[in-house]
Amino acid sequence: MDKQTITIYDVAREASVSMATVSRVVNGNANVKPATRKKVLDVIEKLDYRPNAVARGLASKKTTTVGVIVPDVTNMYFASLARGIDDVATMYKYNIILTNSDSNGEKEVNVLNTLLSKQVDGIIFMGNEITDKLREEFKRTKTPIVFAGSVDEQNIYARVNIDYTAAVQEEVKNLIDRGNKRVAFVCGPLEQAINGQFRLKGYKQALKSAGIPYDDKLVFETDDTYKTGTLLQPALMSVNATAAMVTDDELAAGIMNGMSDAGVKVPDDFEIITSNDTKLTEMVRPKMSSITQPLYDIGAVAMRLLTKLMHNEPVDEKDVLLPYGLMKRESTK
Amino acid sequence: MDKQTITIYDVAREASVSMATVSRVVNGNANVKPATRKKVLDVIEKLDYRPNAVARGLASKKTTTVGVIVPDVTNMYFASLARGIDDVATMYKYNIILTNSDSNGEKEVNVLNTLLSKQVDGIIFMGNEITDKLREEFKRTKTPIVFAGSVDEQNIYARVNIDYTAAVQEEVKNLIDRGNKRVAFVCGPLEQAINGQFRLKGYKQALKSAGIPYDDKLVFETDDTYKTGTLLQPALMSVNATAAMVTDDELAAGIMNGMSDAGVKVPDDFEIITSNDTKLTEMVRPKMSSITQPLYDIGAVAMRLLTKLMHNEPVDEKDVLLPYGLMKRESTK
DNA sequence: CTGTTAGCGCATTCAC
DNA sequence: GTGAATGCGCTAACAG
Repeated sequence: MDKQTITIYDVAREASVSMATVSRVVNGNANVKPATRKKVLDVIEKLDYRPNAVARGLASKKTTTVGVIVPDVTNMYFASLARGIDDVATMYKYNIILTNSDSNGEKEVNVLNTLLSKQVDGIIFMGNEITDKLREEFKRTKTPIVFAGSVDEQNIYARVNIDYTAAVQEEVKNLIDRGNKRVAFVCGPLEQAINGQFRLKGYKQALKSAGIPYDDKLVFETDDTYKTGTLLQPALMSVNATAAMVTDDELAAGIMNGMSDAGVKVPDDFEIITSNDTKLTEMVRPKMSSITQPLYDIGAVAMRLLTKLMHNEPVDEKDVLLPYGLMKRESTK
Repeated sequence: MDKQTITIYDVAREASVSMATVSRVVNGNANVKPATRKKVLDVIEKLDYRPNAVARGLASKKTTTVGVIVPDVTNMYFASLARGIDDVATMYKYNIILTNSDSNGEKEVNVLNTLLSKQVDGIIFMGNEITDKLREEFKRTKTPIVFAGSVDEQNIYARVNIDYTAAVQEEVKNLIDRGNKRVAFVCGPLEQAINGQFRLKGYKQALKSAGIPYDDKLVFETDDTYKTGTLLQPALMSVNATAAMVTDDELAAGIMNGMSDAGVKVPDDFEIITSNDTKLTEMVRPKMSSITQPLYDIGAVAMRLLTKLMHNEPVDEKDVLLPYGLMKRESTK
């Protein structure tokens, strides 16, 4: 199947110049006399010539495409990051190969390898956990890698996040200050560093500052899904929790709806604060208070950082922390 | 930046065979003696050789990547389709280059051209409107194209959808049968064929069958956003509508929340039925009744169809209609 | 400012 | 069953 019929050679012949010259005008090289430039441009137009990026990639060792590994685009959180990434990529003339990993370590390794075989110029990785095997693969390549919305507890890779620990600490403190003695912490898998190390740490620090002993019965490790959230109300009640810090919006929405459906009033009887500030927080009733994160920007900044890495520009900070905030809505008092 | 150091030539030398033989084993060609195959495989393992897909693409004229043009991945509807596409693509050893177009005709044309310059083997297009300029561009390429969740009123391109007209007609009929004399039709831009030609047609047909005159005051053309939905309550009330057929879930959620916030009870005082059955429908209160579409499958089937086109296999039907249904929830009586 | 010459890494005839 | 040769379409020195 011939996708492309006319080549740089055709326009060279037609314009009575060498292919080098055609290459120059196509690549915007200044060293071309305006007259011949115009001549070439006219032929390109006339022949409807379109440079073959694959050949170009082989010759130049640059593909102007970056690989993006994401757990699931269907998750609004990641979709927002992906959008930020794509916009900035487009801005810098890159395209993205998007792959869903389902946070599956094996898939991540596979996908990384096919991305590398396709000679992507860089990689943006989103994933809550980095297996040793994956780290090994990362280490084997010189292709620049940036983590977006994903921590690297080993402090090796460039990444952009918010300060999850501080954010959680602050909001749990607020919950406590408002009189909640028993604040639950409902999170995704604790083996994921972002939960088990960063967020949980913030939770514990807030308790400690308030002089409240840590009770692991108040920690609910889940799979981050809406469905699971809807089923949590009885368990939450049974440990006498009066508020919950939740690490995912869909999960939080599930909890809240589960509470409401069981007749528990939010926020009067139970306060909920969530973490990702996706647009879902505005769509449920009551609207959910949330830690705010600049989702789109996390993706955008990560991609911008990657362009610097790809162009060998200096980067002043590998661990970029973007500002977070709190959006008070109706699920907290 | 050398992403790849060792080539097919290195393994050929190291294994004391020709590069042709290495190429054969890499590509699973049967004409290789098991012994030499093993020898080569061992060297590949030892050298950690990874075929360069770009070079392969240039030589074979196949990139095993397809371009996907989507209005916005941040929209759950499209994210679901994209997920289906990626999964099937992966299944058939393809990768996807994902690009957001914002339904902007100019961007679509640009993106299409860069996709083609990158020699993608096929394209999946999602977009509610196809400008003439875009059709022109489509026409100029031999690269297979499939529309996913996007109609082609000119009946030229392969596509997979549900029968939007029939679905809307059916649900509007139900609304009328339940006693609603004035059913509003709230949709996205009417210049988009899917709204202006398919869905609106179903709405009109339902009215006609019921002997109710068409009143264009009941048709609300919007931009499909949640925000817009929240502002629609006064207008809807002013035309004495008692129910609405809505073409987008976020839009519908906005309308519903707008109603609730204004003290209008859904579904008692106002019935709402939406169209995309994204998970949002379950998360809002009351849960929204919706036309159901197999979102993931639309993407999956579209990608499957594209593989057939790319492999020159026969396709029996260019206009694939997947089954739709109705999920009765709480926003209708 | 422009042309010539080499490859980039691999698939693919065509011989052997 | 295996190797040698050629070219995919383009960029990148290197001359001139």
